[in-house]
Amino acid sequence: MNYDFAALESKWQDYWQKHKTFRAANPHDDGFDPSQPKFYVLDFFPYPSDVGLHVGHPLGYIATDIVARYKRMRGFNVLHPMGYDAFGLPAEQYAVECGVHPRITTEQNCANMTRQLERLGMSYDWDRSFATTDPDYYKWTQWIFLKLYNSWFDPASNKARPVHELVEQLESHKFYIGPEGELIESPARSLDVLAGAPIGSRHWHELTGTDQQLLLDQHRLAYMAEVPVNWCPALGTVLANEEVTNEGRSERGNHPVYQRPLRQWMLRITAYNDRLLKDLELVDWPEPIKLMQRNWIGRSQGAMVDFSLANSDDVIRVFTTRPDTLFGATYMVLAPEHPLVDPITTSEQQAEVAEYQQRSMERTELDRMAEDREKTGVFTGAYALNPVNNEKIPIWIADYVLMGYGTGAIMAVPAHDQRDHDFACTFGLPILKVVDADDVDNTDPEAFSGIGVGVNSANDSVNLNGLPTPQAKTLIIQWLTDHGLGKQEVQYKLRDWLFSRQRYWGEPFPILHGPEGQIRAVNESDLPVELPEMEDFRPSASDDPTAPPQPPLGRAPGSWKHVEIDGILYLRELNTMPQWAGSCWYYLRFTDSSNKTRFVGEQEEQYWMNHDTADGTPQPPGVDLYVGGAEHAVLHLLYARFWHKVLYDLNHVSTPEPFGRLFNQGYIQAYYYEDERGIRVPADKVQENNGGFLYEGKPVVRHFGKMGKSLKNAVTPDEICRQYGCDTLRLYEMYLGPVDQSKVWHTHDIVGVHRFLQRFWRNLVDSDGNLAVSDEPAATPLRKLLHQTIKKVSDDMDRMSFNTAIAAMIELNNALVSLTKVPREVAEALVLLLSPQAPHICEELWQRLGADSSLSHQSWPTFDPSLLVEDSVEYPIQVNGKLRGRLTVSVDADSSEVKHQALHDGSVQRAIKGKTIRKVIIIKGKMINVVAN
RNA sequence: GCCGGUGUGGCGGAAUUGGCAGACGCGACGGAUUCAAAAUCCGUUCCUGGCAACAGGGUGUGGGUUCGAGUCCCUCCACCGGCACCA
Repeated sequence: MNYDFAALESKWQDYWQKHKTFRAANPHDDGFDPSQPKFYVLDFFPYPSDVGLHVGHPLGYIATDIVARYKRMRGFNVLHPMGYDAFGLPAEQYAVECGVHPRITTEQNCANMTRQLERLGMSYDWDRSFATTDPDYYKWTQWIFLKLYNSWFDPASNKARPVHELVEQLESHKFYIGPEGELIESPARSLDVLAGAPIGSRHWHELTGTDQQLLLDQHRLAYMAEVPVNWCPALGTVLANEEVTNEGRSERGNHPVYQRPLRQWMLRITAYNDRLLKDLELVDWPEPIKLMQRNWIGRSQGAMVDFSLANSDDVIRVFTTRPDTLFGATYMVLAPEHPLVDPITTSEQQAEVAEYQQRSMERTELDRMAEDREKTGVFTGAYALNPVNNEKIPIWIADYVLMGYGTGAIMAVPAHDQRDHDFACTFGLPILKVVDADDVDNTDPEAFSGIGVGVNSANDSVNLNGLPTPQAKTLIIQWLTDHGLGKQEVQYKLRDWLFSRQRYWGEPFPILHGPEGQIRAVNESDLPVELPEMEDFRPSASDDPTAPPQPPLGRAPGSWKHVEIDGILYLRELNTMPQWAGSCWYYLRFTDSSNKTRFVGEQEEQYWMNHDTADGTPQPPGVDLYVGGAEHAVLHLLYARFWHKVLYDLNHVSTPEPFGRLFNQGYIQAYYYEDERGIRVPADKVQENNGGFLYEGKPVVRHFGKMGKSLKNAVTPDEICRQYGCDTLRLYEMYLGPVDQSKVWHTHDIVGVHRFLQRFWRNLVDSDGNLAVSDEPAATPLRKLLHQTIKKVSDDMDRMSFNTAIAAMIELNNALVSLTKVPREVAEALVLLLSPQAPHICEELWQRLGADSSLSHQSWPTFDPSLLVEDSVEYPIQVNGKLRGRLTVSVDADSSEVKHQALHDGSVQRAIKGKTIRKVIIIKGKMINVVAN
């Protein structure tokens, strides 16, 4: 009887569904076993696209499914859920083009993806599934937004607290309010040496009602601000940097794009800078990902320095990490958007400056940061005074200085910063060396940015000459502080999170705007704010660059847009939230996805997110294994950590971090082909011909890239499942290579693992369909091989090295081919070992071996260590590092005996002939190396 | 440009801690079975020279550390991911 994968795969998928084999019981549920440890294994939240899955998508899902099945057999309560991140642009764009409501498209796509995942035999607890677009879910996304809106970050306790607590503190005069709305804890602290004493500080009760509201808004974690965006009036929308071409036009339609400020919702993620940085120590993540997050947060220590202007009372504040080079600052540069540019520009320079500002508005930020670009800039006509020597230095504007980082102004030290150096060379500005390095050629025409010893750096009261850079920094900062010219400061690269989108298909903000600009949060009891039914989702296009943006929700019915409360007519917020919002907390909802009264039940959240550290070993908090691509290394993972910390501060979750262990899967890539016109042709129709490639008889060129629709090289899991079965597909994807590496898909190679399953089946089932298994014990060599394999596979499963586990099982299976009947002890163990990876065939064989229930909760096989011990060992013998011979000796032979025998080996003798033996290195159990010359 | 990663036979990969480079699979080649084919089974397969024993070379490039380097350090090259409104 043949291995009929189609029949038995659907049989077991039905069985699992009917018996709810993979249901995960919550603490208060029937069938919950408190004696077992928990394991929460989760995939990155997928977006269900309209073309469905290709074989690249399930790579990570198969890996987590194998882990889930393995952990169940290891006696864990396993939570392994799946759901959909279903808001987003494609469905909305499809609606604009084809008039189908995004909800309909989205539901179809979700259903299709569920079907595809079920066909792959995934052991999800489907009862917990949901989509971010479900009002039951986004109700709580909105609720979390309200928590952000109604919180402030208390620097004293370094955590978020409800805004009403700030009001209480202000009412009890705990804080003074500085001139810029800053909170000042005690009067003594207000003697800020930097800006001069801020005498303008006031108490809460001295503010008007409106000013009180403004003050609170200024400290909320969700706030509104004007931020520059890529505005494309012709498309009526804001564009991502990637949607803007180098020429500053829209990728779609080639329309002009303008940088313009837009008032939008922001989230104050920067309040969490140092906690996001520090708590990376709590989690078990790949070191490169942690490094990328650290670099993204970008903590740098340096100094704020104030430069006064030659002809006005204003000061330009700069941040520098190299205050020790202050004597070498020969000019200053402001970002073109800097607020001081207009007031200081002299009348002669006005036209040129305005023209430059206009031009830089048309550049993308990425383009501006590119270091190899030709430096451009314009002199403002104004001068500043270098605080260390009162020299008049010119002030320029240039687009390589960004408003969004630091203070939007720099002191330029062309001798020691490459970009400043390039700029100074381009415009003939003076270059003054102030740091000397012993090991660097002094004639080097480039900037020296390393550390060294100060030179040319002294005035009447401070002298950095001869001082190594670190000491020079400390000394100059002290001097600046003493003279009220600057102070030590820590700066971060991380910016606040722009949270508004001018889109329809996203979560509406639970926010109302009053006629006087007042902001009012929707009551929690009125959530969710559901998306209104609409027919036209198009943004309003315009030829006028200054026309105000009109988000799609501007077309919503008046009954939705307007809300009257207490006689005041409010307008709903018309922007929606970004797709990130829904994926920021879904892992929490999975622990209790049907909860109607809370975003998640306390007990459920604590059970699945916290580790029982009863055995004393500290475990990272949160999800036990989180698997997805490295492309989310920074943004998603940082945003989710931020939300989680806010919820933690407000006592809604019990762990400081959401994801304990992170694992990055690689991508599946595939060949794609282009004809002579550069048009991509369907990869599955291309034929190989003498090292060349033909499509419809014409030669095509082979390229290589990430699998997908656009390259016409996608292979769907459906067609592979039909042809070989999903056990084969699962096995092949894992056998391709390490899960965390990218690899190339070759449909052709699938036969290898398919043959393995065929052979496995034939080893246990004869051609008449009878079990070919004997109850005789296995011969010793086979039993040894079995126990070696159990050890190898167990170790490999623990470190997610599935490809090598499969290789080991293939070897064991190959050893069974010559037997007429396979010993039961071998058959049963191999079925269990393979079952996480190829569950259907193993369930079927397990049943045929006599079981009356699923093997999903069977115990994982164990090995007998005594069977792994060998009594002899084969040593390779090297002479000067080259392999020359082999020696087999008993395991407990002593070194002098091994050495004696090794030196008398024939080929070793030949290799050392005429040489003197200098040393013989014997690594017990490993190898022998004879050093001779 | 900046940040992060990867590079091993014809191909995917293995080598877990610095210790026999190429496990396992694909492909290719030879054989068995078959009227024939598919399927299956057995064998060979890093490169060069040699009938062979064997010798020499070999983990992107160039250098270094070491008795010993795919593995550690430095240099360069190529490719992949991210750069905040794709998510």
